[in-house]
Amino acid sequence: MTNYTEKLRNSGLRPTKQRLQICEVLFDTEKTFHFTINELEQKIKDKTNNKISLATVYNTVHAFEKKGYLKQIPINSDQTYFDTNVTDHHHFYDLNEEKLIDLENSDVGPISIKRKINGKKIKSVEVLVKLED
Amino acid sequence: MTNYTEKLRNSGLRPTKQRLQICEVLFDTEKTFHFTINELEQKIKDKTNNKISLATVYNTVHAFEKKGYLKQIPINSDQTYFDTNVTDHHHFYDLNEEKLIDLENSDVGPISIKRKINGKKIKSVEVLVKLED
DNA sequence: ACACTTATTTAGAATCATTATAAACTACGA
DNA sequence: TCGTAGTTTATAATGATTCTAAATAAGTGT
Repeated sequence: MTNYTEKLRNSGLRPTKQRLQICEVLFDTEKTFHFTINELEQKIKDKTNNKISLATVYNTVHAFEKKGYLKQIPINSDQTYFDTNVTDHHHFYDLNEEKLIDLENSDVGPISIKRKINGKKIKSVEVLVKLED
Repeated sequence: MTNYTEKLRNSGLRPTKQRLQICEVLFDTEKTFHFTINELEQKIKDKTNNKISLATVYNTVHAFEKKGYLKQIPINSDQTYFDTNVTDHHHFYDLNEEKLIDLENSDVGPISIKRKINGKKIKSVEVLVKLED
């Protein structure tokens, strides 16, 4: 159980009850994980017996994303997927089961990007490997 | 001006007026391009002075995708992006301008995926390089 | 060309994720 | 404790996408 109050305050976010609870659900875990907003809402209900408004869940997730505590996973789905693993890493996407699987950085060889765009710098390089049966 | 009638028939799709017009807009071009459904609808209006129902545009795009004439670009956006370039290739995504830019295969070094999932085979490997100012 | 079956198109309704609204509430510094 | 700015909330609004069911067009056999 980490103390998230400081972490939030340091990023200019007030440590409200709701945000602290969401922090626990998101970050008090051994492993990082992927989720949609709806899955997160369910997890919160399960873990805290405490309903947080859907609007707040959206607000908080977006605030955390902006601060770099979460990131969106670029994938075509009707729902947006987020990842608590904010390090640069890659994914398998199982097309048949519609499931995302993290790849370790050591699972993918180095990637060299040879082209440059003037005035732009590379923020991230992510690989999506689609799998089928 | 290619003849798309055969192409459609060969894939089990009836060559209707609407589908042929959409083919012209999508494939009668020097270069491949990216589009959303709304952009495509606009392009059709501009090029053919002929309104095609939005439902038909959706149906057709999905049919073409299933047949492999189009593919979705995995990116987090409120609208789905499609690409007329169906070869395996990579993208820059300019975060500031929210614009996609194709990368040539020669712009990216070879990518080795070292991990395997039992019973699954790799369908595609795509890199998304996010750019910022 | 005709009749018949099946695919396709269409407008409009329905769905569903996400965002906006605006009123009530809360954190926090003075 | 007060005041203010930030948050939460229920609910409404938005907007992309899908569904529906009726009208139309294409393909097939005669």
